[in-house]
Amino acid sequence: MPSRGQAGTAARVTLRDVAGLAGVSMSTASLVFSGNKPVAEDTAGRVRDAAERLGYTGPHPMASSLRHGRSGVIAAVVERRILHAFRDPYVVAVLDGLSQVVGEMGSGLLLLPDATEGHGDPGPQVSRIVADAAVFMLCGDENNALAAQFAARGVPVVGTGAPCGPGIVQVEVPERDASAQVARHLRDLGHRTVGHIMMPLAWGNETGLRTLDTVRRSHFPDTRERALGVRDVFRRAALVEAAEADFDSGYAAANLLLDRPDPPTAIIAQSDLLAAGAVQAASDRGLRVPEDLSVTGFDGVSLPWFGRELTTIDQRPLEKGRAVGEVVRDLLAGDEVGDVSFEVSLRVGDTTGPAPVGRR
Amino acid sequence: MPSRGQAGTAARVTLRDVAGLAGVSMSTASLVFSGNKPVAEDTAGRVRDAAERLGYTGPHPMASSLRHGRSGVIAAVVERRILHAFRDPYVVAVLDGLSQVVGEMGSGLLLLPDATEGHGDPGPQVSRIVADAAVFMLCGDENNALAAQFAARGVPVVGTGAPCGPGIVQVEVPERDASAQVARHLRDLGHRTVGHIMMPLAWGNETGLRTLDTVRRSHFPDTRERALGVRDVFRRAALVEAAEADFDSGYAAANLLLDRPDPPTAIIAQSDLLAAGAVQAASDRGLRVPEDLSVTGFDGVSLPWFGRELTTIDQRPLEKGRAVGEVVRDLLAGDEVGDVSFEVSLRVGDTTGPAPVGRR
DNA sequence: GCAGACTATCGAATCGATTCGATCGAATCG
DNA sequence: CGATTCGATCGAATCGATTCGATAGTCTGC
Repeated sequence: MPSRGQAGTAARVTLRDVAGLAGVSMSTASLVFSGNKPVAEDTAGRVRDAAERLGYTGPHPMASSLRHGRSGVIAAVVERRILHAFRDPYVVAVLDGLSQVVGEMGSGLLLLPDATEGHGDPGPQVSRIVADAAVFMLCGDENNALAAQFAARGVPVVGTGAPCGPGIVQVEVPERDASAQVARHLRDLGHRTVGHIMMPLAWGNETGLRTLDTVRRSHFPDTRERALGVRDVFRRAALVEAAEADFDSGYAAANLLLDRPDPPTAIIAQSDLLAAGAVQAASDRGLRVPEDLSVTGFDGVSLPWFGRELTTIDQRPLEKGRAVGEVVRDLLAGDEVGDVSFEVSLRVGDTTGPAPVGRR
Repeated sequence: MPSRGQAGTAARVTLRDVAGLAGVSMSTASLVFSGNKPVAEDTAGRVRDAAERLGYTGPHPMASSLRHGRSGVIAAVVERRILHAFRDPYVVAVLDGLSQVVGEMGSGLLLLPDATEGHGDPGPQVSRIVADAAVFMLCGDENNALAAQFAARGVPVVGTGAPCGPGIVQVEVPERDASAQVARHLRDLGHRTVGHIMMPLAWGNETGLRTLDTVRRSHFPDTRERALGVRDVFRRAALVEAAEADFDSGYAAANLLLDRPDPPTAIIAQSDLLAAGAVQAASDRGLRVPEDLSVTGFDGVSLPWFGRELTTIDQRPLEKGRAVGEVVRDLLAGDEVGDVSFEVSLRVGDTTGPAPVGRR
């Protein structure tokens, strides 16, 4: 290990210095570090010695990146404050899977909270962001200015349903089908009056009751499709939009539904966290789950503090993240990549049961 | 917005092309985009027109970075899999605060899961990672190969207690004092037999009982200092190391403590998540909190699903993250920056109460 | 002993943008 | 009117490394 006495901005040691001290050309020195072509062992030794003596720690990443045209940075755009987005274990699991593949590629994941939440001018600094590819992994708006900027720069963009646009490769889940599948499960259990807790239809909305028309006009494709999936089965489900896909919003939304004159016997929530909040709301009202109220989620994440086994759609978020990563990898390898469809499945837990007698 | 018909690897449009079409030199064209010196309005217009016509989206970030010596990337090293680390709301909150400041700097946050968990060879690809600074925000090992690499490269490194080393600037919390403060709170409530759930003493350990000697030998300064803080007040607290700082480990650790022949009347957990797990364990055994068992945490995070107000040390994680970010900002501005000490305080909630009568 | 096949190494061009100092024309001043 | 200043623009060097094609030098085989 090279001794480093002083910190600060000592003049940077470059390949030129190393080559000079070793008495070889820069090209040769470069080959020693990249290993792209064989170098005679004693020459290589001299170069390495020189490097060590000078405290050269290897090629300067930026210079290297410029030459290679690859920075080793994959941008992951988070269309919310990290504090909110990462509260959801689904997001964290997807990110984990993605980071695995990105790590295997020898790249890093650049977290890019999109302060504008997808609208407005992302600001000039965005175009200064170094990235080989950009990934959108939240269920956000179908239009996103940041995505458009990346695409215009020729940076490959991958999404999971949103944003969409020409040149954006998707890893897609059959949202509508999956959602309908949950609904059918409840219908088969005899439920006829259901409430539906949707994810945000737009950023910044309050938690509250909605009409189907509002849903149809939403620019959040995932939310919209899942809502339509429920509607395919239950024509008249009461709709509540959650302000955030989190526990508190699920709690509040469930209370709105249960306060209705004709309270539901089942609540379909479009995220596990929302569902957990709904279960809590029921429990606080003295309703037993699933005897008095069935609750379903969507995602299939593990919530260790939630003592139940949620009936949910298992999205295998970790694998989904990996799938996204693999698309990125293939795109950067120059392969022709089309949209990928990602399989999900219903997992029945202990939060759903037959509709209460007399209410079916 | 420039029309982009075809995707793919069309030859990149560079400043040279734009300058050529506009009939100016590259230097002038560059000035138009950087705004570093005034350019005559009609010249600037011609350049912007040319850029639009060619679909030039602004200076190439990598080239720009090379020239400026700044990449706009701040590396945040996570010494665990993201899936585990981000399960802890404390980590997420710190990250959120950090990302705010980093965002204000116009930079991005590069997530770097350290697969080696701080030991072993981080691999050659690490030295290819572009970053202006590196941040360690978890309570990890005091020695970290990755941190050493960054430091050797002259990249400023900032930590929160760990890793430490020459040239690593710290944002430090008085861990030992804070921990002792919690312990004194319990002693003042009459508790004499306490159990102590510690965070990991090393990566990969099982949850289990430990001796003080083992603790003293740990290379995780935060865990160690907090443990010593408890010991300053309770000489004979039973010690359990949690495998992870998460709910399940807290649950398991609490059970180990409560299974002892002389079960504690209070449990000190070194993270809120661990504490929440401990409360659950108590509750599953029919113990009331705080009447039968007091439980304390550390961090001061919000756990919406946890219906209690935990007695804890409020670390203001968001502000802590911001503080770390500000150190990074100042370092990159060239300021002389020393270690920062970060204030925390005891927050008494409803999970602690007087020791049960007859057991004090 | 020499053509031919290889190796190891080198020089120069390149990746794309930024910036310092120089130049040139026009405007200002006495 | 000549000297001076100012503003706009340009040329060339630079950031640091990589790579292609060329050049010595080495070894084989006949």
